[in-house]
Amino acid sequence: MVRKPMSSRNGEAAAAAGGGGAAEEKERKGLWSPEEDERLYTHITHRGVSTWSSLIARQVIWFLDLTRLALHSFHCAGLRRSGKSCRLRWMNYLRPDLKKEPISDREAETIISLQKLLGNRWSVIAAKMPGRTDNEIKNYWNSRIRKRQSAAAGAKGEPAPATVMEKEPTANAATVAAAPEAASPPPPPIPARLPMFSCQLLDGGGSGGATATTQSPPNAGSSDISEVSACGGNGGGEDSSRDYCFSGGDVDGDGDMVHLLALDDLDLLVDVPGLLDVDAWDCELYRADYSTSRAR
DNA sequence: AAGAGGTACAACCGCCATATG
DNA sequence: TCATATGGCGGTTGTACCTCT
Repeated sequence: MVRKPMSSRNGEAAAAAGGGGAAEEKERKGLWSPEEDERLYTHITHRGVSTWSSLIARQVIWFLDLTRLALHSFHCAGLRRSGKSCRLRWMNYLRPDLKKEPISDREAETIISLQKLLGNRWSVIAAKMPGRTDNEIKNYWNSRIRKRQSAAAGAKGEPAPATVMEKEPTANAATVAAAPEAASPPPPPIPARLPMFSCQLLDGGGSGGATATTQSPPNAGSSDISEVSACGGNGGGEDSSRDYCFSGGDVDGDGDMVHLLALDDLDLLVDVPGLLDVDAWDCELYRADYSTSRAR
């Protein structure tokens, strides 16, 4: 599904152009190389520490939008990319909460019905489909659904059926068809590099370590705040292997540590009393191997 | 085996809305 | 209030990969 970044002609040319000389200051375009992804990730990692903390200190809720961190000083990261490009790369590819598996039959039906209801408001549709980007949905619609519907309409004079995925090759689709609800699809492949937060309550935090937990499964229909339970103490998050978006609590015995996987779920912190006591937390971004949920 | 055409997807473009100074 | 910068969105394009002949 996700085509690996490659050294396209465009990319190589751009890289060569950016390699030195007068072209050094030119903005790069084209596909992102793994090195650029790495730099963007590293930049977010390092800049995220101070920026995030300082924003928290100002009690600005918007700190939750990590995208802004990426945009702050991309030039300093050696990325001769526009802010827009960085944002797009982050939003459509690097964001850790993105689903990596192909769009399922069920999701396709959702797209069809929502498109019928909302029109081409892809961002609104994407907002109702956790883990999917507007770009992804838009591409999916344009490349598959619309063509099939128009073809079917042309052939039969009627709209194409909702099940338009006969070509979908994956076991995922088969699984969903066989047991739509009971199916427990394998965890989606998680990219090796995950920008994750680690927030540690300093000095025990005084309150014994408030945590917030949520157990949003990969295919949950919503990431609404209503699905979230916030609690005090160190009790939450023991089922970290199932925590798709958020693993809270002292899951690894390293103190009052909270691990966040999905940026959206940073919003949860707002609802936890005392959690935004900025002086109580030491936050950092770190790499993570999600298979263990605790890589450093 | 090789070339042509099709498909899927990443990324760019241009416009508009909002924020900031 | 105005000018500029930034962010968000939908439309479109470019191209790597796949399939067919």
